[in-house]
Amino acid sequence: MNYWLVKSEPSEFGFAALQAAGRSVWDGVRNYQARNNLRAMKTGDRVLFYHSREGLAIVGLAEVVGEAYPDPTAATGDWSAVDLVARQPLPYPVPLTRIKQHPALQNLGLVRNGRLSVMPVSAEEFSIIMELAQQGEDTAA
DNA sequence: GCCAACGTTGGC
DNA sequence: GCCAACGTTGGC
Repeated sequence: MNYWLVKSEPSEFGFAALQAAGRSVWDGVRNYQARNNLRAMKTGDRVLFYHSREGLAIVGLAEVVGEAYPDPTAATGDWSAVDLVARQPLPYPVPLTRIKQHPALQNLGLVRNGRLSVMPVSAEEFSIIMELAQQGEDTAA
């Protein structure tokens, strides 16, 4: 199983919207690196759901359902979409500020390339984030 | 709302 | 094929 992180603006389509919508098409990605990450997703992969612009935190866990397929919203170009389903909100959101503080999370795309919208997460990074999500905010040294 | 960082585009 | 200009994203 692999782990990923996707970004979304809560005002556009937040984690609550994903929960409400059930199985949802993750489309509209127009960046090659992000697209290639979508294409590498497999059914059952875990997906951390990050709120950009507002919230600035990882707020939920989702799951990939089905392989990548051509993006229905792309009139031209070679773009891909996948389907996601919400699993559960994190017990506590993990804020970007905390991720930036954690020494073992400095290689996350979220830290290194703020503009990538779909990125891989290592198993170690994933478990650290899930641990942080048990603790709430401001317990970091 | 601003602006830095990044990716993409297009002129040469 | 290079690189400057432009548009977009997203943290602040």
